[in-house]
Amino acid sequence: MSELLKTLGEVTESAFEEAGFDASLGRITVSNRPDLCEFQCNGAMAGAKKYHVAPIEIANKVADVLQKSDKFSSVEAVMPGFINLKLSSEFLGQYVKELSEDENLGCDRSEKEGTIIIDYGGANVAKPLHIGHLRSAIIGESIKHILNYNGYKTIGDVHLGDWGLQMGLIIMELKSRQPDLPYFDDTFTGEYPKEAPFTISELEEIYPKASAKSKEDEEFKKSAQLATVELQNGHRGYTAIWKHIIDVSVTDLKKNYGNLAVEFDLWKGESDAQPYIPDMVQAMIDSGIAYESDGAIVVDIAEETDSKEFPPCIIRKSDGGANYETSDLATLVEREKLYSPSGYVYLADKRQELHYTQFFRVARKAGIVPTADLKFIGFGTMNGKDGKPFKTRSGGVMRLEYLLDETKQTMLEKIKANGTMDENEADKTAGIVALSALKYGDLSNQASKDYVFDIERFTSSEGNTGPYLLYTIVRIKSILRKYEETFGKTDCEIMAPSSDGQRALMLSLCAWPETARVAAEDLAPHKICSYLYDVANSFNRFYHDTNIMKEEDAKKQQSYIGLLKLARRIMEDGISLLGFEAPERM
RNA sequence: GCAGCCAUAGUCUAACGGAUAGAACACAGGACUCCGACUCCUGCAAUGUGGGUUCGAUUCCCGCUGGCUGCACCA
Repeated sequence: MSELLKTLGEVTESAFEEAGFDASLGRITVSNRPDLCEFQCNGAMAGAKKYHVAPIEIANKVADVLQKSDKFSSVEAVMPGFINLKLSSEFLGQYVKELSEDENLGCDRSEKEGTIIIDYGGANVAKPLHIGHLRSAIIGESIKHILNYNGYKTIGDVHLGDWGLQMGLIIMELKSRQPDLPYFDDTFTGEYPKEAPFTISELEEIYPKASAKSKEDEEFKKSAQLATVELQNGHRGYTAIWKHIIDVSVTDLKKNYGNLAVEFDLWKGESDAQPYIPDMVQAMIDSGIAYESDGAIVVDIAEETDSKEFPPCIIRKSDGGANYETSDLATLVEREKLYSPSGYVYLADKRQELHYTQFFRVARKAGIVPTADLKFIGFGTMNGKDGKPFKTRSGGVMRLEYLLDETKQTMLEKIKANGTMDENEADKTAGIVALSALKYGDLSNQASKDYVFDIERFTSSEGNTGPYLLYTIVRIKSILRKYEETFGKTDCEIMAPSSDGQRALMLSLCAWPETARVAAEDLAPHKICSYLYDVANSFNRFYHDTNIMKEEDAKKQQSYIGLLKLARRIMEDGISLLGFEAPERM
């Protein structure tokens, strides 16, 4: 089935044509004056200039044609040239009925060509996830779900920071603590232990110590740099330690991302790109786009249309090493080779925009990514109530797990305060609801904007929040459950609306296919959020003035139930695109 | 210094160039006491500033003010 706006658009477009005007003027939109109409068409005003006719004349002519359509109960041409439309109840009821019978809820979920790689982790091994990783994970995961829902194949890659000086630092710190380990014995030729010589908490403690030490102790820093080079050259013992570090870290990261309901398809890291670097750099030199400058190898990326100067992009440091750009470019080489995707979506803090512009340009210029779409989504900062980047009370960077815990505790207290739930269920529910609070609080804002983390507001079940949506879903589920218990069946058949509230709910529900599609096209989870909020509001209004269980007209009641089922499916699909789910009770 | 991004009720946030700028929180009233209480209704209240383009500008262009950010070998 086709989207409602599209279906209606076809009618208005052919009406424009029939009245002697260009069909493309017939585009219609949901009304922004719901007091006047449900849908509107502004094409008459756009066409006035073209045809040298007053807009109202065009509108009148088109309206005359539209009167004949059985899809509208009211067609009005209004000054200066708006065409105001209301749907006929029969058509609306029929459309909603079809929507509810469609397994895809009216969405085009057919499989699309190509694969999109989403790079949205950015976690570093040996360092705990902190709130800097939160937005990337939440937004990236949602975008992945949204794309999948619309039939796009995706590959989500965590793209670990698993290479570079931090590794040398850890290795050297470990050596100073446990010099007798076989990894540090160059004469050792046997099998290294399977067990890592540290736990995740030790690892998390080792790194900051080593990092601090390197700032004071020049000798230590040098040894770490040397160790890094040795590791990169394949030092046997160091490689073994490095693998332990990865294993221990990844296990922990998976757990933490899991708590956020974030799952990656690939756990690749910067290290995976290393083998591609020499050939890649050489190819760019050979083709003439890369040249030497101050000892480094650079590529010019300035374009004529630039309003500012772009310095050349360094693809090999003067010491021969790799930098951020090198590593990201080599990663693209690998991804092209292994997956040949049709598009890339990178999520990172918007402050990194320049970097992405640079390396995208090099990737194009060097032909590393000849055609695939390269997109960067820069997100804003999550701030504290003071408007500055969110910190712990002591001023440090907040670990992600603490943030989650804190949100869950807040939720748990609320549940206990008004609930009859036992300890176990309360705890479980608090976890589910807390996640919705956190994610919805983030996703309901446009990604590029900063937002304030306000735990009280996010966990409130009033207002535009995750818990409010969940509450609404729970309420729908409860009615459906009750209905089934009472009548022992859930047969239903949706009919034309019999009240304004019902009608409004139906109109909200009709917009789902379009919303889902646009959210994917714009990579914009916040559009799903505002849509769901609108549906929840419509439902609650309907709920308030319609007592569903006490309805005496069985046909009407069945129609209500059908509508509830549809609302529930749409809302559950919707929140799953945001990356959370609804509990059975709250 | 150069460049980019942002600016909407007290707070937070939305709006392909379209009508009276839409919500939320808070605040002031009121309804329901129910199918699950956190629901519903009414009210108050906003486009930083000065120009321009347009029949029409929160939206596009230019200036100003204010805030944030980035400017080659760190990721």
